[in-house]
Amino acid sequence: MPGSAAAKAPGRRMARAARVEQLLNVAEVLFAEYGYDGTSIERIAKAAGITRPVVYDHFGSKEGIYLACVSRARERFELAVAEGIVGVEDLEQRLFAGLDACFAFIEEDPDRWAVMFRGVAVQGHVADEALRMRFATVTALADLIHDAVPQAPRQKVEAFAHALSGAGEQLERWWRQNPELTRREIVDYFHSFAWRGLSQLVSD
Amino acid sequence: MPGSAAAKAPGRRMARAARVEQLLNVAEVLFAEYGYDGTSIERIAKAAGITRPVVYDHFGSKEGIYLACVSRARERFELAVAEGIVGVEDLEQRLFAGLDACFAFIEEDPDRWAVMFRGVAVQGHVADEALRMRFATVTALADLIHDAVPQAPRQKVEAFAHALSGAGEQLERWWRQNPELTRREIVDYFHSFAWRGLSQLVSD
Amino acid sequence: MPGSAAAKAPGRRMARAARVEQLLNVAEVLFAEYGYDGTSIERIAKAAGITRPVVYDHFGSKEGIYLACVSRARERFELAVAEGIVGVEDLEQRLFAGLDACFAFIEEDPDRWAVMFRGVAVQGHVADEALRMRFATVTALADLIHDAVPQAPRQKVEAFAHALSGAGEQLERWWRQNPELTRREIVDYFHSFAWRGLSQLVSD
Amino acid sequence: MPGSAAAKAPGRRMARAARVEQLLNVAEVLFAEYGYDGTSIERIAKAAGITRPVVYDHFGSKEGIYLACVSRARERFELAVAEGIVGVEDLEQRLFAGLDACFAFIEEDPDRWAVMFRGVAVQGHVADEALRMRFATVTALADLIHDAVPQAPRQKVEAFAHALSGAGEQLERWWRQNPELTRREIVDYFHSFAWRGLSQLVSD
DNA sequence: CATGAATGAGCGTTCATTCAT
DNA sequence: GATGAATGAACGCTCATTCAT
Repeated sequence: MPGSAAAKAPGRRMARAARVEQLLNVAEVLFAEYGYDGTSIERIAKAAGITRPVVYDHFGSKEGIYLACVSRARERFELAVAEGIVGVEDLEQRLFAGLDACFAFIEEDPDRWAVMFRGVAVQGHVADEALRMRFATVTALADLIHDAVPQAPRQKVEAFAHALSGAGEQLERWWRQNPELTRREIVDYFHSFAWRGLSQLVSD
Repeated sequence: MPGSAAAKAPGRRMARAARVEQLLNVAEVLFAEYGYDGTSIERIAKAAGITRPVVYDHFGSKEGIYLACVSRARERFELAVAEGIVGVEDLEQRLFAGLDACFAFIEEDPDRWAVMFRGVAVQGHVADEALRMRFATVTALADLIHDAVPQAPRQKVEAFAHALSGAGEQLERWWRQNPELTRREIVDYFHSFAWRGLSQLVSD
Repeated sequence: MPGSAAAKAPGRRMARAARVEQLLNVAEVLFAEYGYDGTSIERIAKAAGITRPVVYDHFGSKEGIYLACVSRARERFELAVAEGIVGVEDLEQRLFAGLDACFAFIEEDPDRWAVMFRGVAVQGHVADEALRMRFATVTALADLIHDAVPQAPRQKVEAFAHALSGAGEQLERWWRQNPELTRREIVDYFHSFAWRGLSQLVSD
Repeated sequence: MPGSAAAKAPGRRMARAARVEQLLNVAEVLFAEYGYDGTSIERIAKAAGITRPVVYDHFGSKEGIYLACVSRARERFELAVAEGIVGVEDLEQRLFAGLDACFAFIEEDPDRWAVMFRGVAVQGHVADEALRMRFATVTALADLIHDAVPQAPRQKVEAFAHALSGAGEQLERWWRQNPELTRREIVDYFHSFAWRGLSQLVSD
């Protein structure tokens, strides 16, 4: 009787939506760990307990499943941050809550975070699309800032949003290299670094 | 009539040192454009107007030439920034000078900048080494900050250095996407964002 | 009109077991003729009318298909000799029957014989494994002798078994160089040479 | 001051004959250890402390130096055996002396012995030539036997010579796998196995 | 007598992708 | 909805060999 193993459990004949979700989960881990080029369709299929053509049937191509991973990861990330800051009115508190939500996301789902950035190393079409998605996230962040300080020049707000995003990406790498640090410490440092700069937008 | 293209020109029988330099120049461009996995030795060789074994004779392996590229790029970058801030005593001015030197480097040598970051996202040994180099640069930056504000806690200084580095990386991407911006504008935004945060280290 | 050659015939979409058998047949001939290093996977694939990845799909590596060839050849050889001596009780007759079975095997399947020895002379892991298999065959031969003369010292029996094996290997080469000799003649010479030495084990 | 290192001592500018001898010594070791295909000209050159073209200048090709190694090894081997049996008149003693000389040679110069057999695994021209040399040695052995028992049929004598040669080759392998055995033991086993068979030639 | 630079060819291996079943 | 079989294209790397110096 097939379909009794642990990780590859579901085995044969899953509902389409469930299969998609399972494949994304599996692929996310692999892409995060080995990067785009370092992950083969075969490996994804094997980890999911199925064969390669199934992946093609659901995502069309390697680019397809990769970008689907990134896209889903970004959606969930944006959602998590949005939820983290809801109801917090004070600006400084709001920044802190946002950063904390961000690093809570990293803590809970490091692969999901990694997959949002690991693909920038690739060439051509995939990289372009991944970058586009990243810029969309940054734009959403800029919108949030803009709502708080509507009088600040839009371009400056965008620049600040990008600076924030990049700082976060690199601080996560630093954290991974120094896992003894607590999330609170990282977020404190980050907030400490960023708040003063952002706060000046109020007086613009 | 052969030997009409730019990089290909030198053709046959170059002195060893010159060949090394030429190959690094050629590889730098390709690695920057297509990433580690997206660049084949064959392509590097063709772009240099020679055959594959020559590359292996000079760098031993693909890893070899890649890491040599990254290493050289980092050396030159660190040198450029060091030269940019020499003699500037005032802290705020010093930050501005450093950021300006950084984006002047980007402006002059975009590929050399890109090659410093494109490989961090690959898998395994190469990525580890590339990341190590990046962290070394950041540590050098932390040392600079530490010299200016010796009383600030070292870990906080390191966190800020990483935040700065990441912000710079992402602002460069933003600039590439918005080339109509002048270097001055970018540096102003960056300085504006970062100075307030950094300046607080003085009072720690 | 494709599919006219013998081995190439089956062409596309064979059942897995059949493909394995076909590839072993094809590879056996090539390894026998050109040795391990002199036989490329490409050549095996071409001779089988398929492409390289198929070979890898079935045997994993060049080592894999090579050792599979040697292993299969040894199995069939040991079986042939065992069948040749079954029921023959008299010792001298038994030796003759064994040698005859051996050279009948050579006569029918020269490549299968050759592949058992061609690789022993290569380097490293493959050679070690091939040598191990050869020693296993010789040990089986020593067991046969031991059964006949249980009182003879085991080490001497092993030495004699190795001597027999080596003599056979070289006599086959001599035969190949002098094909006008009949199998009967070769076996007579061999038996004549070996029987006296072996017979002394009885009086040990 | 160059040319002071140990193994690669001679360094630059050696007399032609000395260079040839040095290269053969170096190549012999490598061919014995790694086989024909496993030994590159580069490796030979490096081990000799010179560059590849020097090898070509002295031997013309890889085949050239390889066959020169085998040829020299066979010459020295035949000489050693001839010296070992000189003056020994009794047939059985003569066989023993010959076998002992053979295994003394193996003991003193295992690489020189190995290089005489390792090349049989290669393809085409080189293998043919190496086999031709081996057959020449065996023919010389047959001549020795023929001198002792002139009335025995020539073909039978040749068959016995080949059987002896093969047995020796395999017993050496067995010895290498069981180095705790003394040369005396091996030679005793070998003599014990072979003498009875050979002795019958007297009565032919 | 010897080196330094370079080439052309080939090999083992992997991978994204397709199609008949 | 899923598998089994197969392909075409590339890639990293090594090697025997040559020639100008």
